[in-house]
Amino acid sequence: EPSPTYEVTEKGKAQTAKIDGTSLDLEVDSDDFDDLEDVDMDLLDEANQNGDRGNETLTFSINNGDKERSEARKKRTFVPILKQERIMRKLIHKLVLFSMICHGAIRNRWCGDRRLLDMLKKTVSAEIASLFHQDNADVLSVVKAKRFVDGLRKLLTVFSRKFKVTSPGIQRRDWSSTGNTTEEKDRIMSFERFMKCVKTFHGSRDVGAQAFVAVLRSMGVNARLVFSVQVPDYRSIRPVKDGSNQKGEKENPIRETNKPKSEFDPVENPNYPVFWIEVWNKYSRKWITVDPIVFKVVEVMPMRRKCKFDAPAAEESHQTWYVIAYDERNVIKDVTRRYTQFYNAKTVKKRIGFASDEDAHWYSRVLRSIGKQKGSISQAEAMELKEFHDRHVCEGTPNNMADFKNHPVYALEPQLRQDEIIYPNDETSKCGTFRSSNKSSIMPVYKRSCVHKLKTPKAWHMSGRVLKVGAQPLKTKKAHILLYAEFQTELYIPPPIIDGKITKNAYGNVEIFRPTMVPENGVLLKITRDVSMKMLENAARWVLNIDYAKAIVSFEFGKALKNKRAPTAKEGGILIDAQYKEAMLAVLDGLREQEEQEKREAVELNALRSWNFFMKKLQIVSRLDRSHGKVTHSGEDADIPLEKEEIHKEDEEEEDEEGYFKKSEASEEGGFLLEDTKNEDLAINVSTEGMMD
DNA sequence: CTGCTTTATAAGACTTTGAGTAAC
DNA sequence: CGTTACTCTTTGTCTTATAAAGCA
Repeated sequence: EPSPTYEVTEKGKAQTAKIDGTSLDLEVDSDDFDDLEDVDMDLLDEANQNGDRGNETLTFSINNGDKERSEARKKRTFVPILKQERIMRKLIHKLVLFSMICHGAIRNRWCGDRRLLDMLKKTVSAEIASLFHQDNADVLSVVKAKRFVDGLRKLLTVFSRKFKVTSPGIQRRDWSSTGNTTEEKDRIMSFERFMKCVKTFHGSRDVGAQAFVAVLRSMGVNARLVFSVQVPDYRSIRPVKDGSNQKGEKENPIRETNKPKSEFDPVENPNYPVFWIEVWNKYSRKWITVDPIVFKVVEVMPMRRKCKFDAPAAEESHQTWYVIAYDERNVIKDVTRRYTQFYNAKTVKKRIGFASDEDAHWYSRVLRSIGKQKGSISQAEAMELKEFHDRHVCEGTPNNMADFKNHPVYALEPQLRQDEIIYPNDETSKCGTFRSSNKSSIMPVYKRSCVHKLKTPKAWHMSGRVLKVGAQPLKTKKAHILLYAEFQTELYIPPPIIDGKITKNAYGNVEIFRPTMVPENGVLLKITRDVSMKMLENAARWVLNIDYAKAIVSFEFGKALKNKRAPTAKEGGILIDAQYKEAMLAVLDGLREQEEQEKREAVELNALRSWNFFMKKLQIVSRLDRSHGKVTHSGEDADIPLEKEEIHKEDEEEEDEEGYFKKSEASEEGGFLLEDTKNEDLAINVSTEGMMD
């Protein structure tokens, strides 16, 4: 908003602007004309009549009624963030995710440090420790399992009494606070400091959970450090609120780390743990979740009920989207499934990689690269896989319509995209019914696997597929656009190359949109940074004299201008018979070499010409010296500036000719050079070889 | 209070093989 | 005379995701 050039005082619903007539300097730009419509002429007249300084002061009012309303409307309407900001958010999301997973891995390594574990060994009473390793054969494993859990409970009680929490630890930040670089009062944690914290049983909530892991591991219990990574929502396109931003900064949750409170304030402190522990109960073969800090519980996560570690969607300070478990061997496992009731319906939609395979791959690579590679699947891992599968099945259908959208397992017909269809549309594709809470109507629930994406035959061709014989369109759009599903198509097999003869289309080229579209016996030589289409064609046509075809790899769409400009085919290389591949590569190498050689020679030639030019200048100077005597700089002769000017003039000429010295001109206005020396010395211009040495 | 509908906006998907002119 | 490089145009439509207010 440009600042107004006039003084404005608010007065109820109307604004009164006073403008000093003498110093009036009002620039009206086009936007301001909107405001002119709102000028109340009556008020203006009135103001003029009782103007305090006569004609010099002009007072008028702007009726703000309409403007206010439109601004209110503007405030109501939501303007999403722009593309660049979306990209930035996604990048930050990934960056935080990656660094947090690394952070967890580092802490986990600390929790398994030999020195630390040796030190902690003595801290647990033998009575409790004995419950984790029961080797009496006559006791049922059910009983052992119960005793194991009892041991955990007792340990938790002791530990949570002993451990002093001094700060809340890691907390989630959304977009309104990610930009704040308020200095963290938490000192940078070193391993030495961590050791000290664990030894003296004090630190943040996070350190508390980590210390508990270390205590368990010191007794030889298989314990995992679990980290619920807190990331901002990259799917959010809501702009950062302006008004609440300053307010938000004031009540920034970071502030409280400056002054740790003795007791947790439920408003300012998180109600959900970020770090907790999973313990493998070898007697019941289940992972037991232990939180000694926030919930102070020891339990097996429920199957169908809400999980207490999972915050509601409205909770800004905590979201359960990525739960990472680190075991004693530093193997990383994503265990989010265990802690979210509606993983398929809600959680996956917040995770990176939900809408992009590339990002999904990125995430799995992050997990693989940070964690240690596990060898064969252990019994615990097999049990866990089964557990996750059971949880997946148990989740069932969403309980509201919105959650069916893009649900990985289920689909509702009214939510399908325009180019999607359910096939087969019969009892085999239905797997239940859904009643919207608002409507009485009941609609069938379909399996997502029965939802097929449709394309036109041309679009399928672009993906390297052709319609099977006799395929009937599953849908017709706009009367003439026939749409087919992938299962109605098959891979396009181009005609093979026989005897080096390449089958071309009506445009004299071949379409190779996919690698599968390269014909048998064919090789696609692609255009690269230093191999141009011209070089490829030269090599095939003039050097090897073989049959080839330009390959169209995609289309470029400059905006179609009313039948005038259609999409243009993009040439990506040439197609040749595979038998000539080696020969072509060799020729291309040669051509590239030759091109580079030519480039080098051009540079050389240019350099030599510059040298020639420079030499000639020297000759001129020396001739002038010879015929007019040496000019000394100390003498401050009037000749000096003159001579300088002369040289400058020639410099300019050189620039005009783009670095190439114009021989004819130089000799024409030469004047300074004597005929004989000119011919002698200019000879080097031609003999380049001698010069290079 | 919850969840659906309506109404905003930005952006993506979709499309699927030039012509005329100046310079070399 | 044949070949090559460059510049036109500037926004088409339809669909989707997301958010927030309104409403039942």
